[in-house]
Amino acid sequence: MADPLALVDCNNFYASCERVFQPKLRGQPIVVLSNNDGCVIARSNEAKALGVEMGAPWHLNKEFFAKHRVIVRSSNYTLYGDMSGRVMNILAGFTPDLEIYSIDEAFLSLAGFETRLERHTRDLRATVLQWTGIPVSVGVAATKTLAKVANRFAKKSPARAGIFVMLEPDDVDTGLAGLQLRDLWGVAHRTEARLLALNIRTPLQLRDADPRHMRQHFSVVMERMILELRGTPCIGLEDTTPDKKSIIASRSFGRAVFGIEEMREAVASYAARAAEKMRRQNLVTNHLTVFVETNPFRQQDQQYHASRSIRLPAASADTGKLTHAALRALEAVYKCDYRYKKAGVMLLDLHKAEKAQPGLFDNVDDPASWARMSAIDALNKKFGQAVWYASAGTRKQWAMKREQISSRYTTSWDELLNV
DNA sequence: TCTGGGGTCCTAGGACCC
DNA sequence: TCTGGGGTCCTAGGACCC
Repeated sequence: MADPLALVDCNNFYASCERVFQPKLRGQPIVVLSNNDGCVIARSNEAKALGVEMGAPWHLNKEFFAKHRVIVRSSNYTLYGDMSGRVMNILAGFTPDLEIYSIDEAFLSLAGFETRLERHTRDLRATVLQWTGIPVSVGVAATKTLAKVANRFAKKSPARAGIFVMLEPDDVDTGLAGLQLRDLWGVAHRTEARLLALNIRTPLQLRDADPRHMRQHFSVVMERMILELRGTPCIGLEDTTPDKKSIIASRSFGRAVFGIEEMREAVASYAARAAEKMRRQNLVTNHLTVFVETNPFRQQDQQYHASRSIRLPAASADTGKLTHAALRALEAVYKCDYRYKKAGVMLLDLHKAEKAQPGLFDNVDDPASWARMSAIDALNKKFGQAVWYASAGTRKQWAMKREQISSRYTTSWDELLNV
């Protein structure tokens, strides 16, 4: 029997946070809006009862909200981050193994608490509520996927008072029988449609499908999901937070943006924000991508989305260097005549600063090296990856590649680089 | 010059999650 | 005119290496 695992989830987290600081909002319908007050990203139970959908655009619902006296809040992520930290600290006191899964969810190993699961989770729930004012739901099961199911039932059925220990086979069956496919963790509408096409219509049918066979149809992810539904843990508890593999700074513009100057300002500030985040985590990057997008909701507009990657000659976390690179990437990707709605900077290939390998060029500020990077990009397009290997390799490899490429193509290297 | 297996690394895109 | 931001994992196919 697998160790019991709890998923603790804060109810309507952002809305609950707002309530903590304004108790008079209790019992009122509340929604919290995204950046730019664009759409709904959190709803209190009362707002859900009114039929307010997740992601509902504010501008289409203003009148409805006014009519039903829905209280509307702009989001305050600093506040939510702080409240999240408090909740997680309390949870850490109830288990030796805690995985913080998101701002409002955590998985807890309850190994060793088997004989008093009900009492332990009741204490946990009461303590979080008393010390922070945030109500949570607790689902206990043998695997993460089943804990998600249990949590959902804890939340939806008032009789359970926010807690569902779903370890008995009959309870698992009952739990799964009450769900639709898309209620499962990892099934959204595309996967649901493909499952239906295979005549798999319910979570129970999915659980009883052959995992190997389903892997052929989907991928290893589906195989794992089925095993997890059967109570075999395939997704482990991550008790240490792994380093980020990518960092994104992006924003939708409140209105369409046309000019390159405005875009340059935006992209420069995203690059600076991303670099700051990265330094805070003691990471450096080798690889930066800039993307721009038009507004997909405006069907009448010509659509355009494009991205441009730049491989840095040396790993860096320097705002100036990253901004420089981002602006160069923007120039490559920016076209006039579009109504831009969103842009962003992504940093990839992150690794610990102390492990950063010196790159091919020692002095990144040397204008010649930037010019050469441009040339490398052009070569990449022309000759494919050989040049990437050259640009990422050591001086010696670089020299070798240079020879190879030069001999393969009649143009001289200096001519190609044009510097 | 041809043949070829096994492995790695890249990009692009899809799908999902909170 | 107004529809979020930040992530992860997987696959397929191309190109390259030994």
